[in-house]
Amino acid sequence: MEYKPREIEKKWKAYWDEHKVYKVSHQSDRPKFYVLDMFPYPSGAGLHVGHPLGYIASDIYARYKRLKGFNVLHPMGYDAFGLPAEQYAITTGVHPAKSTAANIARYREQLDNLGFSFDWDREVRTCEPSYYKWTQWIFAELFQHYYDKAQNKAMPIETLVARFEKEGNTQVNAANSQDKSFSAAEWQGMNKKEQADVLMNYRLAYKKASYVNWCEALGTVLANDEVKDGVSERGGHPVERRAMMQWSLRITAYADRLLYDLDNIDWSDAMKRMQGNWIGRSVGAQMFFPIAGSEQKIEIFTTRPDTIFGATYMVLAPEHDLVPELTTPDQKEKVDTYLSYAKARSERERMADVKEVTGAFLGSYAINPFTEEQIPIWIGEYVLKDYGTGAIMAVPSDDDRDDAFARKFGLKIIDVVDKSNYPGSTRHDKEGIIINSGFLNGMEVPAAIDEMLNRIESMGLGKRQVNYKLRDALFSRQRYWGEPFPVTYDADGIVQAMAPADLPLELPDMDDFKPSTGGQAPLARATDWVNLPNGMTRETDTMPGSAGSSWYFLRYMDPQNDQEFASQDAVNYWREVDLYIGGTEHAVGHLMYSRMWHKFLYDKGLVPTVEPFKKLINQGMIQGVVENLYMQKDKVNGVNRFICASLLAAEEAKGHKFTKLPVLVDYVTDYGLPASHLNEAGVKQFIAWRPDYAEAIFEGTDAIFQKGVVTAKAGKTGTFQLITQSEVGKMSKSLYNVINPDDVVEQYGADCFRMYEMFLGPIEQAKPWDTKGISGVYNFLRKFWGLFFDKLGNWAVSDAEPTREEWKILHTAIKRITDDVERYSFNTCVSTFMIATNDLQKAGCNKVAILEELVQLIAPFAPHLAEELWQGLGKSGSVHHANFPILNEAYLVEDTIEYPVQINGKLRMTAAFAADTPPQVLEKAILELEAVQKWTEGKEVKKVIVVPKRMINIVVAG
RNA sequence: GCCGGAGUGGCGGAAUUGGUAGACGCGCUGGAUUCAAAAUCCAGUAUUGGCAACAGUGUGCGGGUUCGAGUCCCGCCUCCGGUACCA
Repeated sequence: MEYKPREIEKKWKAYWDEHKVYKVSHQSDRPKFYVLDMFPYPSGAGLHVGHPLGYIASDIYARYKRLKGFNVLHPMGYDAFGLPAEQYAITTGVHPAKSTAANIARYREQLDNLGFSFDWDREVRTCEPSYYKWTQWIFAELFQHYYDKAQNKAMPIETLVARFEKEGNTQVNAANSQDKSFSAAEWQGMNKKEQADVLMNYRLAYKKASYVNWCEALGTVLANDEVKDGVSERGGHPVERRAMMQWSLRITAYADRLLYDLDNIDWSDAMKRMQGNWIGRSVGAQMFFPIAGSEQKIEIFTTRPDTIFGATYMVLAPEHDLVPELTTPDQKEKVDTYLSYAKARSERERMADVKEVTGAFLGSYAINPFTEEQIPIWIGEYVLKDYGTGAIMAVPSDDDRDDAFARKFGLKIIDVVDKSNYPGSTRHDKEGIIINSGFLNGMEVPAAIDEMLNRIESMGLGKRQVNYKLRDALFSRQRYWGEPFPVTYDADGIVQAMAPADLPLELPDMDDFKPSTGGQAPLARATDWVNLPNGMTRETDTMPGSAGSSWYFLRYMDPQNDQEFASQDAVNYWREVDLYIGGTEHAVGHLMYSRMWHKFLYDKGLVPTVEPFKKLINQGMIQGVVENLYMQKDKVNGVNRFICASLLAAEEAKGHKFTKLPVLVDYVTDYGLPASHLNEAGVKQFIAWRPDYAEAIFEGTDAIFQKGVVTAKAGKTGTFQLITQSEVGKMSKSLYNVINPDDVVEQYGADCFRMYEMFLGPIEQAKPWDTKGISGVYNFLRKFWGLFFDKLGNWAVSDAEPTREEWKILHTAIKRITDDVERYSFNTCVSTFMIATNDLQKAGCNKVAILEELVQLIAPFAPHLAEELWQGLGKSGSVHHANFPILNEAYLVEDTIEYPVQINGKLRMTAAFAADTPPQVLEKAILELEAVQKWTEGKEVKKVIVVPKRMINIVVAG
């Protein structure tokens, strides 16, 4: 019988669905294992061949673990709230819920086509009220908690209120944005609104005025990671800085735990570094500089208190609160000019010229507490409002930017670190000997830092302080398609979280999703929804995309529960994700937020583990070949002109300029090869696709095509072809090089597609897609299939006892597949299957004892094929409920070993010896071989190195 | 700039702790089968010299350690990813 993958796959997919083969429960005696994929955002473009790479790898691993006796949780769902659906709704009027559902249906179809072993009964969609009820619930819990630094955990806000009642806030060690201290009496003297405002500064989910990335075109605030190069990641619209009242999550409270707990999880070094850098912990001093002629002080943060004697001026961020007060009348005009300049500068412009320093003198002076000199106070945009205290002491001799600033504005520079003993040391390195610094003189930098910190603390100028680059996460979006905040406001603006029993707070149905101007979200238009009968109002912002994805891995454990986000039973059984597979793009966003939410739930005793993802694998991107046409920049006689890539050099020599225009790869002949080109038919398709170029000239080397006519060039035969310029790039809709997995599966089957994607290379590595190579894997599968049939195509499996050689082929494969799956090396697994199949075919093996185990072995990789052959072998039930073959090392023992023999480290021959020959005997025997004597003749044998079962090296003199 | 990662045939890649470099597959070349093609099968395929046996050279470049280096160490180059007025 011929191998017909599509028939087999259809049959078994139906069987799996009908018998719920992949259904899993936490009521089990077997050890658990949780394999998770980063769930997709269901975009309108559907999946391309790059997306399933991680899903295939995780599916193989999940199936493998299942066969190994584990109770495997392997779910899938959709990250279904998000901006694209909303923008689509704005342009087309289709409700986001509708387009999202349609996209999900399409994704599901594509996923089903690939034979994954997901337990679909556990599917989650973040946009479903039954799901976001619990997103809202966790948010409300965050709102009801503060972070107690003394106990290092989140605590209920009532605890804090009780302490305020008794002792005010002076003894409270909590993460906060509260800038004033108060006594118990003062607290009791506050009215409700004042108390609420104070508490807001302690809550883990809190509201504050913050400078945000406002995108006018999208009508919303964007998170830092949604802004790339100063423009919005989606759409590329300009983004400006603006102060707005926004919800935030106090992720900074968890900064240290997020940093140090990285040590105990199995993530790549690169990934840990990225998170570490993002958190950006630095230790230094927070201290005050007095202002001359004022009671006010300027608070700064520095990691280099040792250089304080070199602090000759100060710089404040332009947005700093003290700027108006410190501006003297004679400087006001200059300062105002600078402030309006800084405000108008978009983030993008600021980034574009980081080398250029700008600033203005305020006219006031601070006093350096150690030199007691008056130092001028400036403002400059290189000092950021949001980092540290928004003010710095400037030490031009030991900081590059301060140096550039001082030189530009003619400010004093005092050398304070002598680096002459440290050649190659830069200003960045904390090394050298302190000079010109009074009591610090002669000390090494690290010792001086420590000494200075002690002095600052004992003199009451400031204290040791840890600072983080990590900012609290902005959690408000002025969008429709997201989770509504489960809060209400009273007439005074006091916020209250909704009770769990009142959740979910569902999105109101609307048909206009456009943002209103001035930062008002679309929901503001749903007045009936916003204004409650009791006079309270709702929040019109919604949560960002990261909300639903910050805890979805927990919901899979118990997805239908409407009493809890997941039952304690389920959570304590499944605990954490054992293997998480997804792209690097979520390195600092999703993975950081998820870890924080998880730690919060841990603090509340609702999850048993500190970290959510034990092992993380980042799959590499599958790239596509982009095929470009060269189009001349200037039109020729009013029409566009395209040229063959082979003519480019000559044309450019003539002074013509060309741009590259990506072309749909379907039209390209020999796609992906160096000779890839458009032939006449291809050009016609191109014109049909791009009618703008109907009149254009297409100039090949030998012939020219225009308006359907091919004209041979003088002296040429007239074959027309236009060679395309090919480059490896992203696989993307906009580059017209997307390969749809459905097409590949239609032709070769899902099993083949799965194995080929794995065969392409290591899972973590980026690699280009090349459909041509798939034939090798397809041939292998047919060969594998062929082991079970005779030449006439009849089922032919024998009961005969396998030979020792056949057992050895099988068990070699078992060993290698097991080892390779365990270390996630799926590409080498595929080649092992090929080798085993080739060997068995050569041996003419059709013994049931061998083939049966081989089917079990390949089941995780080619699940449909394995089922069909399993059934053919007369087995009942699914092969995926069988066991993984058990290795018998006895079959791997070699009788004789072919030793590679080296002379002075160079391989010269091989020699066979019995495997149990002792090294001493080998040493003698090898020298007696004629072939060896050829090399040792007349020379002194200095030594013979024998590595048992590996190799022999003979060292001879001269 | 800083932090990660990677450079191996025409191509994707293999070599798990230093021990036969190039497994497996694609592509290419030749052959068998066929009226022919597809499909399949067989052989070859790093490079230089040689009919061959064999020998020389070879894992980005330059050094080093070692009986032995793709793998370890030192110094460079290139590419990819992350990040950046972070005080």
